[in-house]
Amino acid sequence: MVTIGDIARAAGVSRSTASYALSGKRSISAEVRQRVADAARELGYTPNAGARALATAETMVLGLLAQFHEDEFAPAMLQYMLGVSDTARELGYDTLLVTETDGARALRRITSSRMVDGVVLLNVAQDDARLPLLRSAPQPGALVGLPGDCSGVDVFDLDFEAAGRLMVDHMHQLRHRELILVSQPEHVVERGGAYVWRLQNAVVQQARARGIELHAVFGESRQPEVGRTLHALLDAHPAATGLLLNNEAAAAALPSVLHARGLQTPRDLSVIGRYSDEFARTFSLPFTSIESAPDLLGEMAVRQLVRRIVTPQARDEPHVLRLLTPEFVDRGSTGVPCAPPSTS
Amino acid sequence: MVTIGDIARAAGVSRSTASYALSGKRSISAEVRQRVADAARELGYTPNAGARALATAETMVLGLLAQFHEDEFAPAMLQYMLGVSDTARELGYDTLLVTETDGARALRRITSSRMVDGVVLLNVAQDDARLPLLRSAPQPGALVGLPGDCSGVDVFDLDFEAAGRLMVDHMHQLRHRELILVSQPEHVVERGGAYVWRLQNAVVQQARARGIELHAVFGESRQPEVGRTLHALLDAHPAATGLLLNNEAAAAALPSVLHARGLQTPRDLSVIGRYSDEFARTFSLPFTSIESAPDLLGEMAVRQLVRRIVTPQARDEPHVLRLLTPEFVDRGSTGVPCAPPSTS
DNA sequence: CTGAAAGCGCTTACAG
DNA sequence: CTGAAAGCGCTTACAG
Repeated sequence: MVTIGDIARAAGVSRSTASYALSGKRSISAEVRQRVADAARELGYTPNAGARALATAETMVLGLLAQFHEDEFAPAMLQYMLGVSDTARELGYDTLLVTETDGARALRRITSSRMVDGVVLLNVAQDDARLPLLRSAPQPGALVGLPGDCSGVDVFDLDFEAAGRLMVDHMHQLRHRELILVSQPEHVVERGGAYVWRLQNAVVQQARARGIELHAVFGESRQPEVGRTLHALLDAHPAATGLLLNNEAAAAALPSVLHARGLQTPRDLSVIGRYSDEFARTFSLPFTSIESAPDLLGEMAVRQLVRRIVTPQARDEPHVLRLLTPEFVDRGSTGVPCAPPSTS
Repeated sequence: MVTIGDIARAAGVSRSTASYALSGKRSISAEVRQRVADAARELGYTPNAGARALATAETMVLGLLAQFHEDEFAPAMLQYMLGVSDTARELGYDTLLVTETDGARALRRITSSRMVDGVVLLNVAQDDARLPLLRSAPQPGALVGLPGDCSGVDVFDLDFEAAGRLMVDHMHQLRHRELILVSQPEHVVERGGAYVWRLQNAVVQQARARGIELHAVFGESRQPEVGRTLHALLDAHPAATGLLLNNEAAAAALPSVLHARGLQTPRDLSVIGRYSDEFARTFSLPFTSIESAPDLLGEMAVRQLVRRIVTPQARDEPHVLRLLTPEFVDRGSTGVPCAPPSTS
């Protein structure tokens, strides 16, 4: 391989001069700089990443810890990953993707061996086993997902409580009196997926405050089970006029469920989901929704992480907890409910 | 950070002895080995990855080049990525995920800087701009996807031609006389997605050989467009008794299309898809299909890649071209077609 | 404006 | 069975 020594020899200068000429970290005569640049180009020089990492203690790599659980809807995960990866690259970083089941073990491996300059954790649980390790790691960390204890890390997530309230208030303004909420599977909650009950609790409270009757259930993450659950719910609560979905699989299943029952939104049923616009387009979901903004959350996490990495004073700044204000995407699936048949 | 020097000092041996004791690369007295192991454990020692990479010229990292095009169905991609990442980890490697648009540029960056020991290319095109670079890179490369020129790389893909023949022959044995084939979007073909026309050509030829009337079209990769296309096809060819799908988005859309038309498989229509079982479960697709085996293909690519990396003689072995024999997954959506209405 | 040298933290021939 | 030393390819104070 061609090293900086080869460049230096070809340009007739010392290795340090070659290095400085390439990095621009000290003033070099225009002529020498040109000779070095020419040599580097002709010989096709690229610095050895390992050597540079050893000398600078910077790898220019970020760790991305993703977790794939059986009871989650995998397609939704990809968008977070791309948000992280694309932003990292934009800022000059590469991304080390870690998908192993034992996230804590993986985190220790990549941080203690100094493979990465910082770490983004996806799919963070209420009491996440990776967090204590991350706090004691020498690299900074950013989370997408709100844990119970945010100390020592920067945290980014959708404000699921505001999202829940927004769903209920929107339905309330339209004069809905009875709603159904389908959350993620209960297993997700048990594993510590706090966003499930954060939204659910907010919906429950806000419904109570608004005098709305609410039927809240956990739905499956797979077809056809979640479709059956939707059918069962609509059977069980014929007077419900609105459906709230905090469950991607349920949202993906809903169009065929509605079709099977001959229902149209918003005429027969008002629907609000919670998923990304990208997700909506891929599955052609015609429902008004609250944007989950996976790409934006990934981007925010990376930008903050890189800030901590590159600016020394940022290392000691207080940690950030940023809950994204939910954005309403109106796709026309909500409206004033028809008067119930018994009244007409 | 704690270095091997710290371990050596704590154990009262030289750095080389500490290194050998840890690696086991030469015989060390049981007592010294124990002292070194204890010191490493107590001090929480992990070798610095950059330093090790510099000394050994091995990073224990594989590059994974994924490409996400607008006109492809992203959820299908994730499974290839996980197949690669999980197998890499099993073999002791981490995975550098590269998602940038300019794959050739990215490939040059990670190979010439020696960030990776080998590279897996996903979503390989007929005339892939990344291939010339990969061939001249110092690291070996493995592809998932068949390019026009396989020289210098190991190639793994589903045998799409055999898959096409299998689809037709299966329908032929059931006495179908008129079939519809929905492929991926034409843009994918134009971009060099060879698997699209490899399957399509095979279907066309085999249909001709079997005396079957065939209607072959390119379908969209998004809802609801692809659903409309399916409706239009079924309208246009009422005598067609079988539907072949080489298009994930079409497969995901089909259940609601069938439902809307009051059709049941296999009574009214026989269907064969081409997608993974994981995909089928996520979207609850009840169709007989040819398994696309993304996890297996990712795994095979990584195993071969690692073989080339670790065994010196393997570097010079002839390159592998492995086309996976398509596996038929019977979900009961094919049968003998009913006699056409006009005959009854 | 430039060069000689030290150092990053490992591994591994070379010597004993 | 063990140690002293060289070397991997960079960067960056230190000197001039």
